[in-house]
Amino acid sequence: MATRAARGFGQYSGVARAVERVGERWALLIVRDLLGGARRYSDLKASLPRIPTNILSDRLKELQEAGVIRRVPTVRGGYELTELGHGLEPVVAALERWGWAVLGEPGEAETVSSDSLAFALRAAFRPDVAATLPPTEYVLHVAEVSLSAIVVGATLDVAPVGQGALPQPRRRSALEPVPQTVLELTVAPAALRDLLSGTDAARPRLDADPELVDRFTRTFRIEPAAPTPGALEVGVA
Amino acid sequence: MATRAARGFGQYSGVARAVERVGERWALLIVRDLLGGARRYSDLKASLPRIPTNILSDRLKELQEAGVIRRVPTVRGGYELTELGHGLEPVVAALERWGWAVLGEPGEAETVSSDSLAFALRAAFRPDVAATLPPTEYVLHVAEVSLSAIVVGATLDVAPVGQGALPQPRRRSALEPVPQTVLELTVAPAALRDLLSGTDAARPRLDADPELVDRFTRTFRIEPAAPTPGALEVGVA
DNA sequence: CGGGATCCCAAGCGATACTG
DNA sequence: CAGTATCGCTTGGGATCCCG
Repeated sequence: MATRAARGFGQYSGVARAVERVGERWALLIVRDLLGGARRYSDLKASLPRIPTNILSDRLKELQEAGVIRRVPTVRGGYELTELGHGLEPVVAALERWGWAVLGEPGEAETVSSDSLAFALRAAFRPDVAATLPPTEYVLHVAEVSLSAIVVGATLDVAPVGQGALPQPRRRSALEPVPQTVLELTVAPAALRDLLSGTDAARPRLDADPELVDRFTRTFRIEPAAPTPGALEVGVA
Repeated sequence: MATRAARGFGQYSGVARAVERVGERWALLIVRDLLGGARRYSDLKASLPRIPTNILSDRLKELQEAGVIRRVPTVRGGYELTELGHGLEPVVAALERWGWAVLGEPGEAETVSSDSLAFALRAAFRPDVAATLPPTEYVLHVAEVSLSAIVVGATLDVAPVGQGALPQPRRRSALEPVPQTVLELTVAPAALRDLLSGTDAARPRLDADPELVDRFTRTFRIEPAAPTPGALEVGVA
């Protein structure tokens, strides 16, 4: 369509092109969910309860045209990321980390999805710290979703507690001895935010082994809008 | 406005919240330009030639409400990032890097702005490699913009060749001896893309010292959609 | 003259109904 | 289950106008 050109930003720039491709409303949330593995149309619709079905349909088409996702040939209504789509992981992870700093309290009618929670854990995971700790399974219950995060060495393996939807490559932890140490936590969404940001506020109220809770907060952390030490800080002038 | 709630995604999630705050059309391009330092309304309008003036005005208001930018008190029409806004740098940098992989050829009517080029260089800068090379100034002419990038050790200092608009903290290189080695390059936008992505295609046609060109391509590089080795790769299942 | 505000139209979004 | 069709509403685009 000619609209594409008209909707562009008129700039030959990386950011502009990226936003043209994946900046439409809902698009990056779809990508985030697909970063957890292949999903069916109905899975996405369930994970994103407020997305209108025509918009989901439009976005899936556009993301296919952009080469970000493809259909899973063997599954009706199945979609998965292409390699290019997987390249968006740093983008989505950066958004996730910044977003936690401005999360605030949950609005009424705001829900927590299994995919969003799983992605948050993966974005918060600190492999270097985890490598120094014993193997542990964390079972989280947040609002109406539950998932299990198994940490062995520097690796993290997250899966919903119910069970997965599409046949995925079997979780790695099924191939190995599962750690005996299990921390089961039931927390409100905002309390999880405090836990992950290192705020001590939520911790004392948790009815769980304090040492394991400490292990959790050291393994998973999202700094509140870190000023990002790195190449880009240099020479801003 | 009550629209804000209605326009939300209904999810208590970092990505969702981030996109609600800075996902509106043009918003991240404004942030990108402000990552180069404070800018006036007219600077932004000139950097983003296709933005309607009302949209620029709306976005600036929204970004202020979101705590991402603030006005510069001493300068009429001046805006700058807050600390929270600076926290978006990893987001914009990740978009920039992914965007280069899908840049393609410049569309007709697509332009290159000084701010976008400067940001691309900063996103492509590899401080660890630069630290091993002698101090060098690179003067780039791409389409109708020109800028100077001074690399000394692991630090990069980019400035437009004309001159800056708002009084900025003086560029660091003004305080130090400027490197005598200067590489001046005049390249088409798409050729710069090839240079930065490490493709050898553009190099032989450059009329410049091959060793300095090599130094440039080692100092500045954007891998074409790297599969990002890191925490998030682990345990996708 | 730079920094915005107003207007109108077109395009995109959201809700619901409907079909293979 | 996996979408398509339709319709009203909201937002963005472009030009113009206003104000200090």
